[in-house]
Amino acid sequence: MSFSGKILDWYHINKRSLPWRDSTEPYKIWLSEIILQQTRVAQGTPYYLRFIETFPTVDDLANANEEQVLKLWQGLGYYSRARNLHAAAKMVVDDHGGKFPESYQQLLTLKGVGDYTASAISSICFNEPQAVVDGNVYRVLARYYGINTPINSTEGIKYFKSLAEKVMDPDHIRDYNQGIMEFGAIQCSPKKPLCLHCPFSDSCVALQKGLVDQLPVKLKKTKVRNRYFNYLIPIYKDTSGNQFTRLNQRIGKGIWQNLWEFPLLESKNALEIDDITIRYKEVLDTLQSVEILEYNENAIVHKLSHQHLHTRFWIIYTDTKFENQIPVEKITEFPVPVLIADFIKAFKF
DNA sequence: AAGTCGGGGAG
DNA sequence: CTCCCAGACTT
Repeated sequence: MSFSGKILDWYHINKRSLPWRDSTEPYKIWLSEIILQQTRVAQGTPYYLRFIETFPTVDDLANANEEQVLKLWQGLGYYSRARNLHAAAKMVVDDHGGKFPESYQQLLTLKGVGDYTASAISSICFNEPQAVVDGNVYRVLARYYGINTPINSTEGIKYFKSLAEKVMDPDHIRDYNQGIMEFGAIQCSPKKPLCLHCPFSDSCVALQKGLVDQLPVKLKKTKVRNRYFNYLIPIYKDTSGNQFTRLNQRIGKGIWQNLWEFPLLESKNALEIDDITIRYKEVLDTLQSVEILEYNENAIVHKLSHQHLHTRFWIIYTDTKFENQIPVEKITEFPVPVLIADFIKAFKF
């Protein structure tokens, strides 16, 4: 049997039941694909369900404000996906009359939709014969055909895309595409793949040559940068006992764009309380400090793909009002990074 | 072509 | 600890 035939047979027996699986609505497929970019099904599924419940149609999503979208996205990471999701929803409503474009080429014009996602939507929703190439497909093809070209090299990207197109089943593209990805996720997994009872065990090059654990080949990752974050949490209590603090929105480039955080004093090296006492005015210039408390003695190391954030939180009590103060009970309404959300949860204002 | 962008779970 | 996840975008 052909490669694609075995994939299809395997898929029909082993496919998981997923919330978006039985749908061909472009909105649902698109939403699921954006959420699942670089994200495991288990992590993304609850977000998908909340998005569908909150925004049942692309029109609802387009009419939301970015703040709502980011809040719902909070904790998923890669927040440009959420901003692009919102922008693309507006494009569908404003430029396409609320109806998703129905071709690979047209789908590519949507923000946040690249080669993989356009292939996935066009094939799953419209049966357009476009081969998907995601992390699963790279792994399955590299192993089965014994290819050691690095999957993240320019040559590898081109090679695997053309190979995927060569071996796909254009007449059953909807199930074939989902099948090869499902196969990679369940059977041909990155570690400890289930080669013992695999439908390809008699023809898999990697298995026959003992190269399963060496494929696919990937160029080395970039190194990590260390940064030192000091979050200053101003707290003012008025005569009625109401507490106020402050959040700033991150702007410009870099991590956590458009998310909110406490006033941040970043430094070249770790700071101590004496440094904070002097330098807090760099980010809270008008604040009259009464008392500064060290929240965590040992820095919390928040790890991102390219950065390690050595973070300390400093509580700054004041007896006067300050600029942009917000009631502490409102802070949960703002979209914040997990690092900040964890602090808020633990601190209990 | 290389860098950037999150967070979490598996091993 | 390392690796990688239904990748896209910028420089």
